Amino acid sequence: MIYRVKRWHNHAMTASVRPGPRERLLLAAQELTYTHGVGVGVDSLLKAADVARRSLYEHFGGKDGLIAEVLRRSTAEDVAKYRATMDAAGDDPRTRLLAVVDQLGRIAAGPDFRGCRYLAADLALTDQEHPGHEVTRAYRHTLHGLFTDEFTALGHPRPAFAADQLLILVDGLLAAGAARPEDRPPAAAARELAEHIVDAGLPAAATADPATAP
Amino acid sequence: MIYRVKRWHNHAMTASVRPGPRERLLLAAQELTYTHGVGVGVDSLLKAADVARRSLYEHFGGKDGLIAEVLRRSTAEDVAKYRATMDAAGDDPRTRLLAVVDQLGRIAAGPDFRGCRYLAADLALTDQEHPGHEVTRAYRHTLHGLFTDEFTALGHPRPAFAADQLLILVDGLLAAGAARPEDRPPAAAARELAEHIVDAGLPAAATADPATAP
DNA sequence: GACGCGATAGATCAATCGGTCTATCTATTT
DNA sequence: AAATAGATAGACCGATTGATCTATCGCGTC
Repeated sequence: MIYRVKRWHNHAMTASVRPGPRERLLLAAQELTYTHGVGVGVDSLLKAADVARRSLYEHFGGKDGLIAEVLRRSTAEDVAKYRATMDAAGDDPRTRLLAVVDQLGRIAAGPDFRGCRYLAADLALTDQEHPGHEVTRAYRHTLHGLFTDEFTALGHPRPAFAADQLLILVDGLLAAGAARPEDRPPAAAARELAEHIVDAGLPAAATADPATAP
Repeated sequence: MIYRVKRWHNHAMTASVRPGPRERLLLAAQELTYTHGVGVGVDSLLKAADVARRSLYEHFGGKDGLIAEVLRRSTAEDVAKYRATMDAAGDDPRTRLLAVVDQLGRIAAGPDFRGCRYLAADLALTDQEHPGHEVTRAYRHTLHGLFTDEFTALGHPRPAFAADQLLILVDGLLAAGAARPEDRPPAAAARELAEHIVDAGLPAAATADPATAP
């Protein structure tokens, strides 16, 4: 894959107007691939970004490269949001983890929530060799590490295992949000499940489960 | 040429002859929409089913109608599988529910597992007016009812709520399976989570959680 | 001012999209 | 045997797919 690195700092001084074509393309693709899926046409992307056709192939080598780059950027942004949510919740790992679940429940209940972008990409890109799959795997790995750190700080006997459970919970919550059961908001159910996952690792917990206790 | 009996208005009784075009189309579409997503081309479907182009529009009115019908049929089949799994597990609701999770964990770990067909359809069909969405909602509703019945038989204080949790768990498990974390099989994590969901409703449980107790 | 690079517009490409059409063939029904 | 309904093959439709091309334009740097 050949993609050229552009000197943005040159344009950065005059960037008060509007970003370059590469940036515009990324922004438009980030939105359109979420609302319309990764199957959006190149023409739609170019029109939405107001960018010449050639720029796409100059910067990303093709549609697949653009999609992969969109996923990469989204990964960085979303991981930062996870961190921000946890940091805003304080220092207690338990509070930090539950804050993530609550926040996701809020997002998934939003009117314009369209499901998890990474899972949607994995399911839509039926070609397993698509470069996007590697990005989504890295995303999940990062998220898993994020959770594992908190469980470790919590003193959880099996932090990686608990992170697995929390990841399943998150995926299920986002899936339920995407399915939009208009009468049954999944946030409450997910919240209680998350509490159990977290509390199962508390050493001094009064609700210790003998099956999972060390 | 292969001869065929014309009795196919009550199909599914004679298996030795090859099914009619409608049935062939459904079978081919069921497989292709799963492996290649609902975005498969009509030509691929027709070629795989060895069916004339016109038959598609005669029987289903178009691609959307075919997809919706495929989802309907899959729903019926999958719900039957859920029931069969539970019935094979005996009469104890606890055992029956855990058997479902175990079975799904096995399926999700299979080499040709490509994720939940219904969630994939919901995410891929970005047009919210697509007839497929109604089918997937009905599927989830049926599944939820299936779970609720078991939780009710279990004496769970909040059977619908527990069914919500189990549905989230199932979706998360299938999502994790679709993401294929090559080193971290999600079945074990899901299993323990399922045990908690189920046991939280056991009246005589020794591990009763005061936060969730009535 | 000349140069060069990045971006632009847009023609063009073969391929495919979903869908409609005519014509023919086959099998059953009357 | 004639009539009829179902299925087939395949041409055909306009639109769109992702991608490559030429040509021009804008702008900053020599």
